[in-house]
Amino acid sequence: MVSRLLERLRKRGWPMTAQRRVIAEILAGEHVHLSADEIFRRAVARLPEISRATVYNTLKKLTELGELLEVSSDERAKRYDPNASDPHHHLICERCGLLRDVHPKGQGHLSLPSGERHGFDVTGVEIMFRGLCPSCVSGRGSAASPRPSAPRSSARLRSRK
Amino acid sequence: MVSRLLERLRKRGWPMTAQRRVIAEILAGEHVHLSADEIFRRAVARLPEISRATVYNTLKKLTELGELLEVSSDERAKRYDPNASDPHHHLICERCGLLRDVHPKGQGHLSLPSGERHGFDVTGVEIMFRGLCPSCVSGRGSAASPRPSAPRSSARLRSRK
DNA sequence: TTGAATGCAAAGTGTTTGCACGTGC
DNA sequence: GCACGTGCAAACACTTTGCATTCAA
Repeated sequence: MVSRLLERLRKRGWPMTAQRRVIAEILAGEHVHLSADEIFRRAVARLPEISRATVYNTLKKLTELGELLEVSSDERAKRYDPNASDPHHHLICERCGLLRDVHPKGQGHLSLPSGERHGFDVTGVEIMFRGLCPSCVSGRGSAASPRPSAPRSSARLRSRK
Repeated sequence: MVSRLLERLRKRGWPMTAQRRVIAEILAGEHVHLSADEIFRRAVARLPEISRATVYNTLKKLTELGELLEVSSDERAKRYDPNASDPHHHLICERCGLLRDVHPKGQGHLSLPSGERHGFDVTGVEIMFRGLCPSCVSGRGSAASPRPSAPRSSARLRSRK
């Protein structure tokens, strides 16, 4: 399975370099939500001369081009979602930080009643479901978690009183 | 209008100090979404000896106590929402960063279909509506914006293709 | 050839920590 | 009195920037 991202970029005529190709390949696939630093570390493994600045520059440009989505996880670092062409939402594990894409059917048109818009021009909506992933529910701790230790304790908001 | 937060803390028997009182007073009210640093700056104006560490410590403890909600805005810094006892969602201006609470009626029970839960135990949901605030829509720029300059360009996700 | 991309290192933000001192209960 | 809160400064984690060099088109 080769990166669709890479193909799209090529089609757009985006100037390609070895560094950009490596980054695009790392970002291939679904449920990929890496931080800039994780992307940097993987990129170095394939292309030792690559620098952090290039990774950050590239991620910023890809985000501006609309090829990547920035997801603010519970950690300090943003994560990057290559699945930008397909509208979806996220499900995060509050213990180990595992992030998954979700496509809730039926509420694709979730919108804010005009009486609640406070005069805003509303153009989008992001939904983050919170909970515990299967590994963390079963107490087995972070079995396959992206980060070894991550005892989160962030804001929680229930949908009913 | 005096801080409900302060009263709640007193009732809980939370050890009160001059620093904590100042912070609680700064966090009084609705649609208050300040960053730690903004809270620090306001606190210094009232109590010059207060330190950043105390502000961060206090905010962390209030969050753990469930009195504050951390909201990850588009800026790097988290914002703190004192309206934790009342479930609600947020509306953010992508240009100036203005953040408002919203209480969408009718979707209070928004939940993830079990087929989409990927084995997670889902305990909460956060919704962030994105758009432009009245000032930014009308081109008048950041008329009463919390931050003088803030040309955001973050992830956008439309609810329909 | 040439404007854009890169590497490097330094500077910025935002947040946390270690430790000595001070204070509410 | 003593556990806990505080101030200070240094450490940290993440990201951005300035500038000389290199490279894709």
